[in-house]
Amino acid sequence: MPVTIYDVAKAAGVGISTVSRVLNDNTNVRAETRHRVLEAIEALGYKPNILARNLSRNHVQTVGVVLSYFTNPFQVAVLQGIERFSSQAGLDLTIFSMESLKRRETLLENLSHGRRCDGLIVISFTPEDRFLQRFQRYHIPVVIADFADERIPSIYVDNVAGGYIATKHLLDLGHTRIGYILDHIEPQNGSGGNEPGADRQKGYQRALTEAGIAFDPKLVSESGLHSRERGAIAAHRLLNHPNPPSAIFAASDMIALGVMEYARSQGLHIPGDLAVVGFDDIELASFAGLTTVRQPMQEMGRHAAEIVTRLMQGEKVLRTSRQLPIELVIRETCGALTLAERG
Amino acid sequence: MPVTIYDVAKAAGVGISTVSRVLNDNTNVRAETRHRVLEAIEALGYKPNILARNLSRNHVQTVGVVLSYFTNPFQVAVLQGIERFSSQAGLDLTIFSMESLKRRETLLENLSHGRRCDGLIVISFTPEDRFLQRFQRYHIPVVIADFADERIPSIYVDNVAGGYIATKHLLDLGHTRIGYILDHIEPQNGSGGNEPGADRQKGYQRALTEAGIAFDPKLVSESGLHSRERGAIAAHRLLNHPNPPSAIFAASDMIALGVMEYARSQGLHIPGDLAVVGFDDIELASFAGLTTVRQPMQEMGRHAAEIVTRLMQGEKVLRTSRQLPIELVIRETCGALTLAERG
DNA sequence: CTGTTAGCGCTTTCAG
DNA sequence: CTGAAAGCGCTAACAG
Repeated sequence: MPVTIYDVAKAAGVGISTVSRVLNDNTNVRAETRHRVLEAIEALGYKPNILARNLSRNHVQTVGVVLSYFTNPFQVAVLQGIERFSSQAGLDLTIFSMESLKRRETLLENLSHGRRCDGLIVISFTPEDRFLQRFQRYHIPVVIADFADERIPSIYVDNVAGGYIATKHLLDLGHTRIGYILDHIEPQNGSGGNEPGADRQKGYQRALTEAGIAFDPKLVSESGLHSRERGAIAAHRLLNHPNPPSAIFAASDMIALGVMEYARSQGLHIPGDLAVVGFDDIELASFAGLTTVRQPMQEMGRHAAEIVTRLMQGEKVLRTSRQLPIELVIRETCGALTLAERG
Repeated sequence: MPVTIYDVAKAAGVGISTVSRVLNDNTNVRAETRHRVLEAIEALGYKPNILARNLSRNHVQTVGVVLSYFTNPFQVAVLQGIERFSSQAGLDLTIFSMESLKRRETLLENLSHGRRCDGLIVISFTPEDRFLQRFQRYHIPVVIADFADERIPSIYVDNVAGGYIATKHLLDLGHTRIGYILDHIEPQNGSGGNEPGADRQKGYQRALTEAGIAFDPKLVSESGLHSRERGAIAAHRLLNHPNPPSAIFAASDMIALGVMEYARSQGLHIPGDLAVVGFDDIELASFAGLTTVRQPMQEMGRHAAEIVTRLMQGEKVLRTSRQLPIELVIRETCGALTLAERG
């Protein structure tokens, strides 16, 4: 029923390979002939069958994205950046979300086998070695966003610096007891210690040390997830400490928002009783007046998409990894005045 | 290089169709034979080539989702619901975002031709007739989420009722001048008047009428988009009215958030000087303490995904459309007291 | 129950 | 510059 390349060839009085040529290379075909073919295509309303083309070319014109948590606004923002780029590049975008670690296993397992996408972008974690090897074997380039991994192309920010400027800001305001909440300290796989949360903690500790303040492990808490709920729970732990912090630096805005909610529920005034700084600068942050360390999330996605795309096309990319700039965005949650000024 | 069905057949000493059978139907093959085939598959590490299978079966095992605005948290929530269902169903999910109307045209155009997905879910708008026809011709089922369209399967809520209860709530609190902000009145295509925003307005007007309050067109404003920024602009218009409203009902939480921001920037206290109610109950709503009309967003996505999936499998679904329940969620933005009680 | 054979629709040598 | 023909790897009649 549907019109095929044969129909076009017949209508144009040429062979199918000629039709194929005008459809693709567009080289080595006489102008007059091409014209006839084009007309036939138009007349018949011919559209090439993508499935056949895919089989023949052994690709799918698709980039896959694996999100660790779909519910995380940060990841959605990165996804948006990816979407914008890939749609412009004429690539389809398929998304894989893996809430659990088990699911991650099976997902990566499947992905690395049946060519469901020509390239993959992984957000906020790094795949185990065996998967990486498999992707390589199948020539499926993988790039990571929001995670620095020397083994493969990654787009990331300097998280140590981020943790540093956030903490420094609090320090400059006069705070000396500063809490830190991160998602998790232990890497979720054996890949090494480049977890953003852990790096931000390094920056946090460095700033503390520089200020001559001893690092107090009791002041850092794990939330487990980048969620308001978990952030609130972690805040609860920190704030019920006998000598509670006067400021909290959270590894993500979502956690920070949870901190704010918890603090307020306890009658604490922000920034009067507690200063808060987050990380990411998701959309809610500005609504909440949250001081935070901005990451260029969309840019991160865009870059990642650009890199995989070029890699997919077999291009030899020179600088595959990239570090993007961050910036402290000062809003209300730290107060306009220093602690001393606030009295 | 990669191992094919032929290799397996040879290794197992059977024909390729037998291998194909154990891979698929799994019927009509002797246990002993199947066992041999399975062993060969295992031994060779054989994985069926999806592209070949797709071409042969003429499908792609993929459901597509077209979002009108990726930046809209409501749509992302629906998308999450879809993702959860389709991943469980073993279907890939590809997303298409169309920020502009032009892009919508070309997107739908392409989608309806080359089989890039076996089924489509459209969020928050309805495709023009000519596209619908084309999808039908190509046997690609389409279902709509967040939009009631009698022509095709749709998952939606009773927006008139939603507008009604929101307004009624405000009325019960003693407000008599209630503003309404919606995205846009005019449908963006010629499909008819089922735009959620317009329906919510009907409910709004009905509640007003019931309360014996004359509808004042000056009290409704269009924001154009479901964004905080646009919501703030619309609020500006309403609030600078000579006889400004004491309450505003917004067609979405994002708009409502913008209203809150604008009001506060003008020194207005919420709910003291202005009551606000939104629509959707996105995650930010609870953080902001926003009273709103909750829509089951994830459920909406789940249902839509379930329907397309069944339709894709050729199942004759009886009740393809569905209306989901809504619910007024009362939080702080309207105040715990009535207007009179607040004095 | 199982093997043979003919496609699915396009790309791509390889001759001409 | 152009056509014939050989796949790409799998599914699905159709004979046995």
